[in-house]
Amino acid sequence: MPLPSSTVENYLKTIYKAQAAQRDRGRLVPMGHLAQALNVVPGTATTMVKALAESGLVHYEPYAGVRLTPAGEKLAALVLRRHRLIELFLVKVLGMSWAEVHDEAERLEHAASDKLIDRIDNMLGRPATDPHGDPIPDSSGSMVVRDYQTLLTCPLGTPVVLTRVTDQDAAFLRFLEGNSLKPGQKLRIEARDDAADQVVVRGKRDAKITIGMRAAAKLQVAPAEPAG
Amino acid sequence: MPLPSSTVENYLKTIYKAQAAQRDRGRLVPMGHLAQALNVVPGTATTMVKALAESGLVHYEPYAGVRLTPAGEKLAALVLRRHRLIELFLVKVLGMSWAEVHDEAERLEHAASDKLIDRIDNMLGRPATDPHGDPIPDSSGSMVVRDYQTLLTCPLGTPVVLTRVTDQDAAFLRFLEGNSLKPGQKLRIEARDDAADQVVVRGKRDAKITIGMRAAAKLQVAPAEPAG
DNA sequence: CTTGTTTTTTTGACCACTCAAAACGCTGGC
DNA sequence: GCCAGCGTTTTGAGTGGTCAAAAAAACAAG
Repeated sequence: MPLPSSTVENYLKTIYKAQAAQRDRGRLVPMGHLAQALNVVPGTATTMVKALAESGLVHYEPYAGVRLTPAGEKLAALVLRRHRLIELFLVKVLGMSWAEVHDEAERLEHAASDKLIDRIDNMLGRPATDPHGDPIPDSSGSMVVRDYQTLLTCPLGTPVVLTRVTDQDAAFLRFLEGNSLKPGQKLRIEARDDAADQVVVRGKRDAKITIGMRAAAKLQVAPAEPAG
Repeated sequence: MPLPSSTVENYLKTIYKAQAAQRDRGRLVPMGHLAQALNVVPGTATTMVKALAESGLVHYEPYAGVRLTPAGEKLAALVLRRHRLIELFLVKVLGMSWAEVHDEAERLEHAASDKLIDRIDNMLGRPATDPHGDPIPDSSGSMVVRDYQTLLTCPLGTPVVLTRVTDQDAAFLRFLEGNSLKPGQKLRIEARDDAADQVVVRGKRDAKITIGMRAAAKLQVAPAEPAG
């Protein structure tokens, strides 16, 4: 049981996220999808996945796709844990912008020891979510998954709070930051217009913000708790 | 100009340290020495060094040895900079023991971006030395090298201050820590005995500490400044 | 069904890094 | 001045990860 290379960690992480992204957990992730997400050619993904299956980290069905085994799932969750704790640490302790921490964490997650990660976790007070609102698995690899509404599905008019942003693209995050759209921000949906492909929300100090539906789908919200 | 792999960085760093360790800077480092320090077989070092010479990072003389070019030296210094800033950061900010930060930094130094390193540098107040007293190169790769005495060469009786520990072995560092022998600590050499292979020093609260000469050579000191 | 398109797998090759072991070059002792 | 011994280089091979392109399987439509 040699420790997994960062390549292996990246495959597991990517499969994990792909599985989570499709509503039906437990469904197989197609090879093409995986290859594209990892920026490799499909044949490479096939080869690698067969090796992962060999070591019992994934379940692989030729021509159908791949799914994590419990062992693979745990490993993937721990990679995600490292990634998200590092992101939060970079923002909270080193004052980096949430738009730039993703790439940094992407590299550090493979180099940080469990000991370091635990110290970071402790220093941050065992946080539940990272700067983008993504849940942070605990050291045993389990995490609470919550189902949120998005700006596309939540009711109009009622106050909600932004809880999670499901896209790490730096430019997108900078746009959000420029409009004070960060997790924790209270919002109210003013209008949705399918034809115009836009959602109008009232954000900080009642500022009016208009965003496209594609972007709106990436913003998850929860019903706002009454202040107190 | 692709960025150097961590293997390349490790070769450069090791050559750099080997060159610094031999009094005659500019002398060639023998292949055997390099191979041993890197924990590879000599043939591997030869192959790799030839590739480094190819890219202009080292000067290589067959059967004689290897030396860094200015370009290689700068790169090596920047690796060292990352390593040492990370070490100091782990100690100062995350409260890790100086005995355990070396291995952690050994991995993180290849993953941290310049931006991150600069933030760390800034947060620590542009420090001159790391927790072991090793000088930290600035972002242009230059650093002030100071020649210190060691516990073997410094005068008896006069007060000195421990400035640098030239061995990163965790067990050794734990021993030093247990005896309050950390950079900054005031000391006085009480006796040296070649036959018995021991040096007796008075440390914190005049505690008597006896160490072997091999170990004593790894402790560098400067004349103690008058308090104030 | 059969055909054409898409997706996946296979094959052969390559790069970076490594080792084991054989071949080589240098140097010190006589 | 020669040779033994040591350090160094070469050679051949292996591993992990990758691509390009050919072959195969699955799928959609008529």
